[in-house]
Amino acid sequence: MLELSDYARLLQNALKKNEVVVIGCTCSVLYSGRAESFLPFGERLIILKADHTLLVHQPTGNVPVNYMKPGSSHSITFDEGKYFLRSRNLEHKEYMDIEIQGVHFFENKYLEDGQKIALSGTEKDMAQMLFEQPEMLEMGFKPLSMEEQTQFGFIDLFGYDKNNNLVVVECKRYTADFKAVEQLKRYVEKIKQAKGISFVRGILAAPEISSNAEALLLQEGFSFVAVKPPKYLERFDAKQKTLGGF
Amino acid sequence: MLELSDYARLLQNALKKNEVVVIGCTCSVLYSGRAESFLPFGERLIILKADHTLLVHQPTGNVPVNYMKPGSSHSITFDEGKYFLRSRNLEHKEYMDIEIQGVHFFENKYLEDGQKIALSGTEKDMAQMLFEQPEMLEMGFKPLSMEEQTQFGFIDLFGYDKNNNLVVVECKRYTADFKAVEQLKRYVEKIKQAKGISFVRGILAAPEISSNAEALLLQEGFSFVAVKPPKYLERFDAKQKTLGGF
DNA sequence: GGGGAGAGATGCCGC
DNA sequence: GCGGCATTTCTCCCC
Repeated sequence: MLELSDYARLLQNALKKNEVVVIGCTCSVLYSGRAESFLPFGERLIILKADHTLLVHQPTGNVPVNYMKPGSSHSITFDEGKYFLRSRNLEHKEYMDIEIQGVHFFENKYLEDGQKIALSGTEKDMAQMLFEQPEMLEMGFKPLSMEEQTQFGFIDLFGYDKNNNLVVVECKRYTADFKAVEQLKRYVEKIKQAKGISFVRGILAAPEISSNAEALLLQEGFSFVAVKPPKYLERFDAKQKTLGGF
Repeated sequence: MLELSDYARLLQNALKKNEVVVIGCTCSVLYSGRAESFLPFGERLIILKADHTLLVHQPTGNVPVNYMKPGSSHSITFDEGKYFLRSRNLEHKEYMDIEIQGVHFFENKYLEDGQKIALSGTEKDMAQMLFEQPEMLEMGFKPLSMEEQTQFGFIDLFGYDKNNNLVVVECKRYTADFKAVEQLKRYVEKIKQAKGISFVRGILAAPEISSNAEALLLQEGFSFVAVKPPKYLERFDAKQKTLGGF
């Protein structure tokens, strides 16, 4: 069984080599920065990453209970009979003191990973789908631009309807709420003002819409179109059975 | 050196006992659920928690590159010469297939932690501070309610000014943007309508305000008050030097 | 670096 | 369960 002082040395060497370190230990965590927090002693997972990110995870839950951003400086100190893992981020004025009482396990290794995740089914994918298949929105819709930083702001989809009215489309990948309607309204108002037109249509494209949002939508004279974000793998799976078997 | 089949057995036992498992390994990750993603092979950290949360962390970055929510079901399968850690969440219709090529380290332990984090410096703390010290907002302000689900909506702080005008206060712990102004406007409009009053004041309390937000604020006839979220530990430290030394 | 907006957002509270 | 909203939100993109 290693002593705390041995782990302190292991940790310092690992940090120098930009290794990823995982520590299962009993600790308390004091944080001060954008906010402040204290977490009394308990058994947790501490993760130190190659970019000097620090994460503290409790045995349950999705989200780290405490963390320090990339680029922080970590150090081990022994002070009045207690071991501390101290982390600081001067840029963000954030500080953390972790008091470590006992180490249950300790792993360190340099991890090599240059890969980036490929994600589909985002709001952008929705806009792209409607740009390429405008009949999904409504018959006769003629798209002009997509996901563009126009002079009127960042508009998901922009075009003309079959009667040559300007149309602003706001896409949401989840149930649209009244904030989505406010966003749509903001864009429509901007375009009316900038182009000097009195009538611009607004369409909210989302899988669903909340009742409050729908009330506000109708009040503003906008309309809702039910559209789901595209899922390419799901279609692929229907043929290939890659993620099947559940 | 253990074989992949040994780790598969270790993992299955650990999962049964609701232990926390940390695996350093080379893997690829396929996800399908609310969206879809694929992450090619690389060296990563896989964390399995007691509540059946699954996290995949790359060697850099704050955020897990992939994850499964608490309550997922994990299983190890051997298929056509390949090892898979499969996770499914029927409730959320989410699926993940992790193909594991090599294990660099493996730890499992039951972690005991019933503690909850104590956090201060939130928006709620700001509202509480202004409720208790109304002169920080403006002289003569008389608070009525705080962080309450009123019949007009959820309003941070609500009261009368020295001239007995109704005042709605929206607190932001960060630089206030135009969305904060829109939120304030929404509350003021609601109260005007519900009470049948033509004049209700709106105050935005935040450390700073963006120029766009300030323009909209003045246009609406509202006002800004510079207030920082309270930091109790910082004051404590000034005397006690707990988090000092940086 | 600030502003604006999405996120597989998450998490909390209230109805 | 949905709705509304804060978050030590984080992240990306564009100006």
